Amino acid sequence: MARPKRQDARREALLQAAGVAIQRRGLHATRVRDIADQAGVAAGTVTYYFRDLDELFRLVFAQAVDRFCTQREREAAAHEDPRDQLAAVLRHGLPTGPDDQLCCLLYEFSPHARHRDSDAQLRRELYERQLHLYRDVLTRGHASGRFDLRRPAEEIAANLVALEDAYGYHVIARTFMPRQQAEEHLFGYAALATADPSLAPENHYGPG
Amino acid sequence: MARPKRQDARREALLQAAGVAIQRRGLHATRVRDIADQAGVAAGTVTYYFRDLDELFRLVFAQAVDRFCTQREREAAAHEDPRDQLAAVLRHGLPTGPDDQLCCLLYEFSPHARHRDSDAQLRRELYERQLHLYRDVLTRGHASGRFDLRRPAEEIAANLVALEDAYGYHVIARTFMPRQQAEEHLFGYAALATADPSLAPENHYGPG
Amino acid sequence: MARPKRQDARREALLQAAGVAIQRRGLHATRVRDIADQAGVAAGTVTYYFRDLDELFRLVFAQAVDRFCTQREREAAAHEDPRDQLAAVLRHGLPTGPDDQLCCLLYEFSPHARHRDSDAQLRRELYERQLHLYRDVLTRGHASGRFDLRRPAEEIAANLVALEDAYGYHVIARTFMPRQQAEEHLFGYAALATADPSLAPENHYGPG
Amino acid sequence: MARPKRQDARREALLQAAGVAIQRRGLHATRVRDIADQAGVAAGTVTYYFRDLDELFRLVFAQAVDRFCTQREREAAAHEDPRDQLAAVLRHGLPTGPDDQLCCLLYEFSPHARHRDSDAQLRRELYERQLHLYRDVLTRGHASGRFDLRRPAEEIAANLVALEDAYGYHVIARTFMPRQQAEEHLFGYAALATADPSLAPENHYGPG
DNA sequence: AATGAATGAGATTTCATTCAT
DNA sequence: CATGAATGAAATCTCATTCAT
Repeated sequence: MARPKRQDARREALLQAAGVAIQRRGLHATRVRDIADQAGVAAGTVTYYFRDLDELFRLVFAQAVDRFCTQREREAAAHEDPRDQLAAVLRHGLPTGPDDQLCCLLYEFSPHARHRDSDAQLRRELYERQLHLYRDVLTRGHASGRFDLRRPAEEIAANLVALEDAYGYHVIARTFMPRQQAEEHLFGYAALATADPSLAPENHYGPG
Repeated sequence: MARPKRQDARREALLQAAGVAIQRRGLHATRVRDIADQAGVAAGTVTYYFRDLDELFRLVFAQAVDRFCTQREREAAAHEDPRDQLAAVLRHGLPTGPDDQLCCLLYEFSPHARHRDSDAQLRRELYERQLHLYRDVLTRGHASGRFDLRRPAEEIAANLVALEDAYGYHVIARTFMPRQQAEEHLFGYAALATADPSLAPENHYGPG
Repeated sequence: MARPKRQDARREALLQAAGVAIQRRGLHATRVRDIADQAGVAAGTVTYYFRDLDELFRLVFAQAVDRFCTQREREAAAHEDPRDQLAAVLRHGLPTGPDDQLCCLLYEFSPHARHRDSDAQLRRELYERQLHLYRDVLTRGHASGRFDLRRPAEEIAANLVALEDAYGYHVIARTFMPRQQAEEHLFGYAALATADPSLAPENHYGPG
Repeated sequence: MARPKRQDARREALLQAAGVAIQRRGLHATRVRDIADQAGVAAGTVTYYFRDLDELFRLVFAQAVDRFCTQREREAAAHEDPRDQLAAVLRHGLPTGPDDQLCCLLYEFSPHARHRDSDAQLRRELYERQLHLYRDVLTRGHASGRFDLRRPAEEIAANLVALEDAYGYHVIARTFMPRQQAEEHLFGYAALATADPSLAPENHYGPG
């Protein structure tokens, strides 16, 4: 163990504090000072542990990505029935509300992915792990006869991730869509694509 | 006319220059200097016209939102057949590629909407105008018998906007999804939701 | 004239101020703040003109080298008789006293020449221009029959420069040798090497 | 013995390490960290032993001065014949080359002698011990009839020290004079001043 | 005795903004 | 109207030093 436990704990605490600071102020407005205040240490301590602020941010992002994906993968694994799996994954993909820390973090980093390679890679990892999750559930559901996929599994998975991303943003951004409604829309698409009416009540719809 | 024309022209040019600068460097990294350089004027000139930099950014965002929505509304109006309308709107909602200036701008401002009221309002306007566009097309298509909506028009419209947003980001962010594929996914959903197979070839899909 | 006169004047003033500050505090202890104070401007102004402090220091050194050499070359040119020339050059090569600004500057930069290439080049230029000055005077004095060189002109010139350098340091460093004595030693060597007793009284010397 | 031996040994090691660090990076750029790294200890250990960094530097200088002078005095004492003594002292006064650690150290401290009293005193001690060395050799050589001093012993001694100082710098500073040439110039002067042609071949010299 | 985590003073650097021209 | 020299507030970064272990 090259680095003593105490130092690791402090690093962890700083990353945690940085996460909170970013969620509160926005990534672009978070200063060393904010992180230090949040962690209850001196500003110098932050630069002592992270010579480079960008590196710290990258780690915060990496951790958020991993935590988010792991969480969902675990959630999926907790169910046997593909339909239950799908429902669980759908529900846990959306932020709980405007204060969902993990999700807020992920959105803060999005525009950076256009400008920084390391962020682009992480963003891609986030995307592919989510895609993989959905594709697996759909494929297994189809194989077991539970789902009758009306479009390619790949497309449905991609669409579910996309809807999740977009609605997630709506839930988080103030003045937008409530989580409940976002969830209904997601399940609406899932029902349509898997031809499983138990995911959403099917009717014949007129205008509006 | 309180403000002479020449001054207005200069303001317009600065907004234009700011847009380019933001697209290139990212919103958070754009300095007065960058805008001035891009516009070919002195730094002092920028603050001379825009005492408040935040105001300038807000205007850039507002203009981008309006330009984007107007463009699409015009596009929709250019067609008679609801299906052509829908196809046209879908196609023009996605960025042409990673260099689509207008779309890049819109994404740069997204995380700010969580932190600044004026941005939140603009973001909401952007959302609602797009939503309205789709809902209209769908409703009229349904009324004319062209579409057989399998879910509420409101939901389908919201899902189309959401898919567009998410895929738009993928097209723009480097290392992500090519526009072509994003478009196919979008049409796939549209075909499913409107029960109009002409939008995408319908088959029975197995795993993968 | 790409750069307006006023800006050039300010740059010149800052270089001048930097010279004073360096002489007072020593090169290694001179901060941006000291230069700004000396010039009567804000600290930001110094970095506005000289983004890189090292660059400023290099210019100060370069200017000092050039000024010092030009001064001496002009002095030499003011005389006809080689002996008068030699005497003039010798006298102007030594600092007037511990406050001789130009000389203090040159000594401050000496140790840096071991560590920075640009300083090494300037130091070398300083050396070669002085060497050339002496060699010329000696050669012409010999040719005219005024001097009877007892050692190669090259060696005598090098030795005169070396003595000058070392004694110059003594004159400048506190608690060292008075200028008067340093001058006598220099002339003593010159008399010996040129066999011109008029440069220093020649006797037969016993111990002490 | 108030201070135990082990502690003394550690102090000694740190001074040694500091010397190396200063030679490598230059006095003004040497940080506590560099010394600690060089000595293979923690940074805290350096300040534990030397509460005051300036004090440490002073001791490094003092030690260098003493070591340099003692070395030369021992060298002089190793010979009987005044001419051999003079030759030995001359040879050992010049740095062996650009990496001569002791000499580099002495030069690093030179400009500080203008700004710090303690350094000025050490520099003066260095000067006077060298001066004394030469004066003794010259006086005894003259008394024994070996030398026929053509200038006062005091002046010759001072000039030899001065030449040594200046040429020493040239040898050390990159891009300057090779040691061999410096030595020839020094012997040239010694031969002239002591009228001892065995120190350097005497001829009649024309221009160049 | 020795460490090295943590600090905070002090320096530089960046940059929006002011203002005389 | 437009400039750009000059500013100074605000941020980061460096590093000697402290102190609990």
